[in-house]
Amino acid sequence: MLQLQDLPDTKILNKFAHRYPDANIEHVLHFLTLLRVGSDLSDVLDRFLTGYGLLQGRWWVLILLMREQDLMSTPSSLAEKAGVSRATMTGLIDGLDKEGLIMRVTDVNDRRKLQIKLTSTGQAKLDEVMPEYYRRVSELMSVLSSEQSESLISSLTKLQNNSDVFK
Amino acid sequence: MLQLQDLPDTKILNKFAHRYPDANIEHVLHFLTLLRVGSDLSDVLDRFLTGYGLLQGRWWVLILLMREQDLMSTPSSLAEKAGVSRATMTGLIDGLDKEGLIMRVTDVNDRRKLQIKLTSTGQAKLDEVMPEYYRRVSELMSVLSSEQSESLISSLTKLQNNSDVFK
DNA sequence: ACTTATTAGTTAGCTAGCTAATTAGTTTGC
DNA sequence: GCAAACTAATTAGCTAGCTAACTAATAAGT
Repeated sequence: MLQLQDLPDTKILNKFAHRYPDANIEHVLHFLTLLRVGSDLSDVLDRFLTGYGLLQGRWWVLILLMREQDLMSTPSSLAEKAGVSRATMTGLIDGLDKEGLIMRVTDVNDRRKLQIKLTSTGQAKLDEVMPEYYRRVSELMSVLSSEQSESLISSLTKLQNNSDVFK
Repeated sequence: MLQLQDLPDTKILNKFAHRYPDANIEHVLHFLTLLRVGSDLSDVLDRFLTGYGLLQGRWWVLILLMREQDLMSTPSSLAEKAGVSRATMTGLIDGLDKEGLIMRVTDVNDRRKLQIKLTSTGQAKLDEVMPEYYRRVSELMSVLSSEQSESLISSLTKLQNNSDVFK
């Protein structure tokens, strides 16, 4: 996602407000701030994961596999849980496969299916990343009091539930 | 950005908490919620823009150009303001050029430089999109009271300022 | 003035997302 | 029991981001 570095100043907002009189400047600034903080945090997470040779997409796949009792799942199921298309999941699995973090196992009962299994290398990678990830998330979030956090989540949820105004 | 559809449930969190005892479950859930709402809203905006043949990257470029007095700027300056690499900006400009929404004009004083100019077609495209965009942003944000908005922005700013814990 | 450093833009090759089309295997319905 | 419908995964080709390397032009230093 693109992050607009240069949020508009008053002069610019006035130019736009003149041409587009229905604009609610406050609302727009708040909206842009939310998009930007989300994208900044996502970038920061990506940079953190890059230090371990991972990126968000591949990392989520490893986590989803670790959630499973037998450390296995199918590409379709992973795609659905991760919220990406099956085509994208094929690509993520390709990358993880090349690095030996997962393996493809063909399903004996239904030969259309694959089982994707977390390898011990993959588990070791998670064991390396996760403690540090949790430590940093805690440190990040601890600038908010629990009241502030609750209020933040409540506002975010309201916005998310209202997001179909854009459809 | 990938959006994890399947936020972890208690059973899963316990499995992870057992293996990684330092995890602060609350903090992680809040962090993931923030990432996900940001990415959802970004997607919703993309889908809206797709209806006009645009996407966020290209749309921001048009807006940045419209901000300029003479509707012109250089690729480097646009890249910096948009927060993308110059290579990415080259790609965005290629796309906009093909559709006639901007034009490349070589600088007579410094022949390394280009000026990118919003065409009248580009301005017309913005005039088509912006009023509806502003209307929908207002509608989206109006679910929050002004106190809630202020609190949201304040919390987001705190998190953003604290995001270097990840570096 | 001429070498060196800097700046501007592009290109190449990578990741990661998408849709649409394809291939292969399984189910269903008559 | 075979054709049609469906499901699973992949492939192809697109957008949009990145870094690194390259070309060309200008600026700076001696």
